[in-house]
Amino acid sequence: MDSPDEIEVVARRLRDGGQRWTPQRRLITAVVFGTHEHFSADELLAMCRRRDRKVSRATVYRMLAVLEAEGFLASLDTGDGGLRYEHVLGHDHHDHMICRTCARIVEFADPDLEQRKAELARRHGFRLVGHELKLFVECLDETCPGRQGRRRKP
Amino acid sequence: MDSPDEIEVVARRLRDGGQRWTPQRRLITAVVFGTHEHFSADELLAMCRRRDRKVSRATVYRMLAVLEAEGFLASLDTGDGGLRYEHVLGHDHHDHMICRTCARIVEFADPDLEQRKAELARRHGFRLVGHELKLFVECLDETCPGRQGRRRKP
DNA sequence: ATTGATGCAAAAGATTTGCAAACTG
DNA sequence: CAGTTTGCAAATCTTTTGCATCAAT
Repeated sequence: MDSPDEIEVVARRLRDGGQRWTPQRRLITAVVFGTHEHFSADELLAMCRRRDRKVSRATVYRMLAVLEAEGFLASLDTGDGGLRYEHVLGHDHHDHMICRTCARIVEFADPDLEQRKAELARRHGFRLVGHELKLFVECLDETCPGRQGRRRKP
Repeated sequence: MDSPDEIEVVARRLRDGGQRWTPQRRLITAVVFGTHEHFSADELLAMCRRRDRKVSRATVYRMLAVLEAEGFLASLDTGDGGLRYEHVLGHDHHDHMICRTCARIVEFADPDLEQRKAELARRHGFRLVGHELKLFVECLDETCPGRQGRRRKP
């Protein structure tokens, strides 16, 4: 299941922008839209290599930049030294709660908050072009699942 | 003018915590509290070296970690690859608007926003231990000063 | 005296880049 | 075919670390 729709949308956008559509780009795009996780560049590379042993790390980084520039991908700094990504197509804007106990990332959306953000920027005479809210939290022990994908500075 | 007050507060806290108070630590602390800018590790090193040619980069990084751990310093990822710091003593919590045109960082505070953040975390069954809101904006040309301290990925 | 802090240089981690070869449109 | 993209390895950048030495308590 490669979410053909999204892949095609990306393919067309890149081609329309004069860029080329290669097997690697298709693979990376498929993997990006095939996961619902917040992945790191390295994890993305690993996932891609599971399907094609010889995808280059550089190609993944380059495609990551392209996808982000085209607005298909959003990056999230988890505050513990890790930079993770999530695909954007078809998702409404949302913010994140990041658990400092188990590194779990929970998404949430709050219209009031969004409205207030826009208003604040406006009030300061700026044009809002992006925003990012992170709530660092600690979950209660019962709720907290056995750590998944830990990442701390080495 | 070395803001003696803040320096002493830091000195005492570190000593009380069993750490030592050295000339380097005093210098770094003085510089940190002597600026109102959002500085990078490298800029801090440069500012320190202006006063003492031979402060080590490692010492600056180590002190940065200490100050942050003690809550005297907050770090801010500007989203363009740069990590910057600001001292915290005597400042109320605030968020940031980061201009994508000139890299200027504007601080702002909004009680409603703060309240809502806390409430959202609570509603999700989490204990809020930290939060960070960044609004990426573009300022109008007249307002936008000639770029100051640009920083883009090399 | 002890034990933590410093400085240096080397190490590490993550991302970027130069370049020749391969491939897309 | 012309111009992009890829893969590889080497280069960068930022931050961390090992260790001998120095100095604060």
